[in-house]
Amino acid sequence: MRYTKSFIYTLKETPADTTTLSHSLLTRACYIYQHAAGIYNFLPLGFKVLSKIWKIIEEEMDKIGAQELLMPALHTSNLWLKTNRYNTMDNVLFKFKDKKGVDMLLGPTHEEIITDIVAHFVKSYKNLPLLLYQIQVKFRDELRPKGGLIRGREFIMKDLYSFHTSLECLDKTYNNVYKAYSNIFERLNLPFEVVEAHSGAIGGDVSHEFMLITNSGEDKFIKCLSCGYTASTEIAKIAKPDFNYSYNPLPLNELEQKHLVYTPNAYTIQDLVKFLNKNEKNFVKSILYKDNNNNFYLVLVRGDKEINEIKLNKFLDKEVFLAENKDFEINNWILGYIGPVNLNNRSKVKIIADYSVSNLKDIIIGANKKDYHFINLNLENLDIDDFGDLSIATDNDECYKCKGKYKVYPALELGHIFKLGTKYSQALGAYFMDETNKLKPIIMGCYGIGVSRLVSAIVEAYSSENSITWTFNSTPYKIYILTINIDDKLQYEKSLNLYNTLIQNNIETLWDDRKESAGVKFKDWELLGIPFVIIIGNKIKDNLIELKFNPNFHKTLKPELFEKITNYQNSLINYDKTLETIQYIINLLNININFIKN
RNA sequence: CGGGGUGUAGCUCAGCUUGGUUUAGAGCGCGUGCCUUGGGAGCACGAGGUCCGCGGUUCAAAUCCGCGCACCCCGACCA
Repeated sequence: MRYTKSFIYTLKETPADTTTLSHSLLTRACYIYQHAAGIYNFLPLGFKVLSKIWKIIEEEMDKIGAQELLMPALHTSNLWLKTNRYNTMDNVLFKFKDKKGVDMLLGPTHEEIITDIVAHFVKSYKNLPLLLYQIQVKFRDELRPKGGLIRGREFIMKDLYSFHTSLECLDKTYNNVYKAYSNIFERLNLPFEVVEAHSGAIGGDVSHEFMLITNSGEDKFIKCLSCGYTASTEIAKIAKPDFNYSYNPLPLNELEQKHLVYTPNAYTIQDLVKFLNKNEKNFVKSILYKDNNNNFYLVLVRGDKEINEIKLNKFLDKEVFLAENKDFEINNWILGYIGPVNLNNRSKVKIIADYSVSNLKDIIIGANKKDYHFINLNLENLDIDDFGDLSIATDNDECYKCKGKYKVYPALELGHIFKLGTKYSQALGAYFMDETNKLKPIIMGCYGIGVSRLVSAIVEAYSSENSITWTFNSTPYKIYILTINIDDKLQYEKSLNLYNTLIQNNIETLWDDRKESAGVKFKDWELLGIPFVIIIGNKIKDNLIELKFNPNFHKTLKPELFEKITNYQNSLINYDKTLETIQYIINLLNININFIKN
């Protein structure tokens, strides 16, 4: 492509509404253009990158025997009512009525649709296992879209669904998909960690997330620095510490004389830390939950930690919610000062403590009296019914497998795989006949990749303030020809000739044939993120051209691979050997990608 | 859905506090000409506006007031 014919309009300044690196760079370099909050146009450059990722995913899906199809984005509510997700996913569904008044929605994911298809056609164990996938636009009315392509209301997802007669067969496919995903991210040179994850609204028991470590993401995971165990902080288990507990209440007069302190206007832990001049870790937070049957649970957690409600629900084996103000009023509990010592209506509350409380001394805790706290208490002075792993894992928590230390990483979710079981097949009637003529529900798995999000992920992984850095298999063009002075006849002719040669050899090339000053062209080359530039300037008189690498390109390659081509960085090359040199480099870097002609 | 912020040229922004010398501005970008060509050059001329929308106050509103809309950020939520 010639720059003068291309749809590329770069910006010098960071757009006002962008804060994440990828959002800013993709906008400045003319890859995307915002239509509305969380809705983007993929401009020609952006679509090229998207297509490359798309194609790699298709190739890896095909390798594990998955068949591609295309489902509708426009759904009627009937299947969604059968799984009840018409209600449970209500907060993200785009719902509306058609002209006849039928309830419709835009598909946020396709478990319902695919299960319906399979239920219709597949009747026998002989047709299983089966892997079907699509790459398609999804719609989710996110409460808060953010970060450009990172969280959109319309986005492109690859969704794969698998169907099995047995759990063993599901496990096998799950592992195959795991490997395929690893291949996809490796081919894109995207570094990733696979972490155990929570399955959320999709459902199922086992799931893993593929994570890119970056501050621009929305998730966090922990990694054990000793054994390497990784998990989303939503589910990461923490080791049970060694501790002894037996309740030994202090006499009321001793409590009031030695331990009760006046703490006016101190509503948060931060206020108290200041007021009492103590460490956050001396505090115990007491949070009141209740279930649907009005049973109350007071949950204790160390001041610097947060309660993990997913763990709490699992621990109690029921769903609980934060208690309301009226619950406090009715039972004479004091909001902000509730605690496990001298609690009114004690018999109505089960008190459970997170492990983080188990070895505390000098405890500061709500005194069940407005504006008062108890200080200098020991664990044995607290009235606790049970202990459990109830907090969100943080730095230095102990690994539940090996007691090593956890470290927390900020991350962006690239893909997520689930073992679904029979949730959808039962709800939608997807049954098969087995060898013994018994009707059984089909066992399912589902597997997603945020395809449009990957575009942002690659930018986040390697780019710097004024330069995108595409990886070799994601870049829209491999080579940028930069002609210093397009009015110079020799420079022009040599550039044109080289451009034609590269194109004829199926090497994707962008030729900057603009009548701009050299500085403008260098800046745009770096901003666009193309890995290599061939500079044709005055030295062409001596039949020499110059080859340069994108400033961060070395980061996208394993050191040993980069070592092989590093000699060419900033090097002068005989013009007549340009094609040969480029082909040599490309062959080293190329991982079975078919080049597309311009 | 709670909290905060922004809305003026294609982009980044000034002007608003204290209404009227602003027939609405700057830089960048865009067009034309000259000049220049190894890291965002220079000169000249030019095009480009619903000052987010509606309503109000006033002799007079980009500016003050009210309502609404859009977008961004933090939180909550989320495959």
